[in-house]
Amino acid sequence: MPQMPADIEALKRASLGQVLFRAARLYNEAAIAEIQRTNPSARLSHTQVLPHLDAVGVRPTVIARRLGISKQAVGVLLGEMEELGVVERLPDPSDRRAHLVRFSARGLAGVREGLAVLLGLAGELEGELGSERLSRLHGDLTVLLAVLEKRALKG
Amino acid sequence: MPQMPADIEALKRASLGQVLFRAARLYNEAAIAEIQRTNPSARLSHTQVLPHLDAVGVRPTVIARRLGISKQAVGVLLGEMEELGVVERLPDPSDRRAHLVRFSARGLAGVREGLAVLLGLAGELEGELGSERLSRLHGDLTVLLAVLEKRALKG
DNA sequence: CGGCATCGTCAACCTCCTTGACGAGTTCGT
DNA sequence: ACGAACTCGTCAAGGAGGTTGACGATGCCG
Repeated sequence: MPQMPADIEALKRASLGQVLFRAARLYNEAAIAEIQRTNPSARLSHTQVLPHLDAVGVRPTVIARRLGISKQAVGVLLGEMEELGVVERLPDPSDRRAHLVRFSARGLAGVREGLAVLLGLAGELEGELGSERLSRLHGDLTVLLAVLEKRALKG
Repeated sequence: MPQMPADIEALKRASLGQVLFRAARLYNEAAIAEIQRTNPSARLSHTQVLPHLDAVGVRPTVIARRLGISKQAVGVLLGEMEELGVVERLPDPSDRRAHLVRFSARGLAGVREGLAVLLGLAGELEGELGSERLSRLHGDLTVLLAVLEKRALKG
């Protein structure tokens, strides 16, 4: 690469965002490929709501807040998952505006399969990266996430 | 969270993908907010092609391959950047099917501003995370990326 | 020269998320 | 107790960033 100004080279060092973005995309593509092998109609974005569900019932708005996305987006996801028979929506007895979302019996069983798949992928990566680096990466990312979240609230 | 099966709890540990995805989204939102402060019509995805440009000329197909996205997607990005006056497209003298893409004079100047902005964000994060952790994170992500790329080719 | 690969583009589509507006229901202030 | 203000979930529209498939125009190679 001749005759490039030196400061353009610095772009390549400013590329945390790029690495982050690309890694996220590839990871998710790998995950969805695995998941759809056992559950062809599932979509990747569904998996992100699973950790926030339980058998008692949660409000969609709470899920949205915890995920950091809009409640409309959550509504769409829950609608699809309901259609797939993974979750049920019940009226919230304590607030007639609200719903409670919880696993259906069938959903709970399906989640176990999906979980095994995701753990398989994680295990595969652990084999390649080493468990130490993988958990360090997880930890560092979590810290980065916290900083970015704090920043988003102020800025 | 009462009456939750223990294996659902494991979902929360299988969440590298989630942390990754969310961190990428927040980082990029932060970046685009900064960038649009000095250049309102730029889009975040443009920045990912910048490191692959030079003043001599590169072929769109090469950029696509290096970015890991389709050449159609690159074509759209380059079209927008051309309209913004950042890059120029010239016929490739050595192959009449192909084009060469390079910085315009104005583009090179604009890139310097954008670069400063991105470096500012990186510096801000460095202040919060510490340079050691940040560069470690960068390195670990790069390794993860390499593994995922290798995996995608076989898979 | 004929067959095949490659370059870049058009068109259609997908995923995932956004903002804005809204009716229905709850809570707070006075 | 009653209106103002907020909150719950939904509808509609749209934006960003990709994808696949098909295509004409070249280039390369036997």
